[in-house]
Amino acid sequence: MSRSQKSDASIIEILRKKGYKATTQRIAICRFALQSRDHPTAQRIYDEVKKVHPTVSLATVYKTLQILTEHGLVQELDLPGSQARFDSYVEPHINLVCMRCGKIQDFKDNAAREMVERAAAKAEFTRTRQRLDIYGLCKTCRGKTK
Amino acid sequence: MSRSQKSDASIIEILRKKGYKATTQRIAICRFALQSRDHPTAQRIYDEVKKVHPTVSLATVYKTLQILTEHGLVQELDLPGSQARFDSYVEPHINLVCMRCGKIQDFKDNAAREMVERAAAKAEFTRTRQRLDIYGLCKTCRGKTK
DNA sequence: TTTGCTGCAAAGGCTTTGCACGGAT
DNA sequence: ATCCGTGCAAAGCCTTTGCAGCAAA
Repeated sequence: MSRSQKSDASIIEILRKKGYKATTQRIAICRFALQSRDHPTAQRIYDEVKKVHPTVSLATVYKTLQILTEHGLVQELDLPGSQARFDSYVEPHINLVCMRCGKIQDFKDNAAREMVERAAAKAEFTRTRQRLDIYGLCKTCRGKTK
Repeated sequence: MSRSQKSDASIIEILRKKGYKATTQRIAICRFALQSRDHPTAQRIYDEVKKVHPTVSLATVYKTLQILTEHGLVQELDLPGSQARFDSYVEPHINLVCMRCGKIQDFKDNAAREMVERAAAKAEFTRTRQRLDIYGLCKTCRGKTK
């Protein structure tokens, strides 16, 4: 199971194990961030979480995302000139980033993992994580006129 | 020749061909940005260019880098929580990013290009550029104690 | 001469931080 | 009861923008 589909119980367990308190805000933020498949921004996570937890603040969202990122549960994607986006799919994979519609599509590829591991080994580099992005036009957008 | 080692004359030609005026500031900025091998930040390019052209401004550096990026002559690397870094090596390759010393090492790999092209083809994605980063510890840093 | 560029300073946007109150353990 | 986390607002940082003077074509 590479894409997390975690229950509240397992989210609570993860937080406690890392030494964090399992507050209702954190649980809500983690639930959305870990289950989302469309690489949301912090702002969008904030908007979603606010629907069920109206008093949550954007600062708390950022702080929680930082915890998740530090522990490798989500991956932060910084694209030039726009907000960071968060990906709960942390296995080696390729992000297909559409420059027109902004959609990010995950592309699972065994060759990617092999290539990454071989490159790290050859360069005597200790890998902790990676990020493989291809920028261009997605299938839908490339059919449309410019 | 993948790593640009361009003369002033060829830089001037590139700028003019794209419809830009070849000002002395732009030439100086391009010269440094295109020849640099260590993925400098805009600030560092500014510092270097200022040595030979003391009145240059950071804004001009950013504007010129934007031109170079838009035309695919350099690649912008945004790392979370730090300034963007610019890479004049734009062929498909892997960036080995050391989390301790900050060094970014280019790793040339034919498999990388193939993987990227195959993934784009499979997903019916029109590729314009890509970015392949591995994060971890470089050869030098991984020997040191934490 | 015309057009576009520079440099300055100010604005902008995203993210982080400080602090006092409140909730989790 | 203790300690950490929250929420608010303010600060921070990198980058972009507006504009008047100036250089390139």
